Amino acid sequence: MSPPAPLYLCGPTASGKSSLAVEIARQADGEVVNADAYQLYRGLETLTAAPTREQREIVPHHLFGVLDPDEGCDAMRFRELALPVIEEVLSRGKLPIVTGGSGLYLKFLTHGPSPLPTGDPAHRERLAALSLNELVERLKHLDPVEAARTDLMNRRYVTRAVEICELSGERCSDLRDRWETITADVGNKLRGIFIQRERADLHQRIHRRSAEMLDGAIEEVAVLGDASETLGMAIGYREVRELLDGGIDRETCVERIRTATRQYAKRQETWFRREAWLKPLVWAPDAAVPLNPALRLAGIRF
RNA sequence: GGCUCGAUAGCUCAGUUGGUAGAGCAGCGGAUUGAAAAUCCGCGUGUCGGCGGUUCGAUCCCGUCUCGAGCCA
Repeated sequence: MSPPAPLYLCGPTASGKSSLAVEIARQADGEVVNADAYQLYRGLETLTAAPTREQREIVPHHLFGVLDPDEGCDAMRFRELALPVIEEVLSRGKLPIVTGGSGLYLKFLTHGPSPLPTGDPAHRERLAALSLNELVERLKHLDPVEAARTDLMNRRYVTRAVEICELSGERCSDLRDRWETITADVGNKLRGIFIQRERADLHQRIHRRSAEMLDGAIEEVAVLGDASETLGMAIGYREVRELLDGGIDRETCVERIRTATRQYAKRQETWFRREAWLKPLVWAPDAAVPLNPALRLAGIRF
């Protein structure tokens, strides 16, 4: 018997999340729910290293390939997609195994959204015309408290804070403080594990996987129509596009994908390390799927 | 075989009129609640090819050797 709450399974890209998720699901009467920003998209299974057809036949998989390439997405939309799916799986007495590496998306799911306005493209376009300095000055004027704790070198964050003030008519800092208070002890009720691999091991896996996926990824990108702004930022998509446009050769393409993937994996590790409620699961190089340690960490009897 | 140029961080290179050196990329660390596979911040990791010489002091000048590129034979 498993507690009636989802199990979160996180880890950097190429750490082996998908195969571990399948094994856990098989043992614990569970179903896999995607928490990966780019595996939500249809038609990019290879590029995004989505679970294989074989894996999906073993246990049910949800939220893979549910978005069209030209659809946009954000953390809130993901939350709204995932919540009913998780509820539905639980209602059938199954264990949802929420698997993915998108830290912000997962955080929206586990900690809920703060009451902030959704980004408005037209408004963002107006803000994009301003210099960073002008944005910073505007934020300092609208909300000095938020300005003092925002990374003022990060244009994205400054833009977002200004946007929140202007769209809501309230102070960004007030809205965010409210959420911080509400979610302070949410982590205590969650259970999740994150896969830890030695850096060199992870790099080797990324190296190998990048080469293996290239042909399939090229095919996927070639038949793809217009990509949404969200999808256009996917690692691999940009590089393969450039390859198809003749800007770079194959070797350069793979190398760039490898580099970008390594850097992404490092950012993921930083994110998950900070999430104190996640229990680390060490997966040694060349070791088999660590099913029993994972079940133990998850508190599942076996 | 002769001549010329080059050899400096993991890679590509800059530099020191002689006082043991710094950029980009890679790498490492961090931030991160509606763009997040995004965005941003911090950190130089080095027998300055080897061995001799000149000098108070050589990565820099001189000699020699090794390796690489080119030119002439």
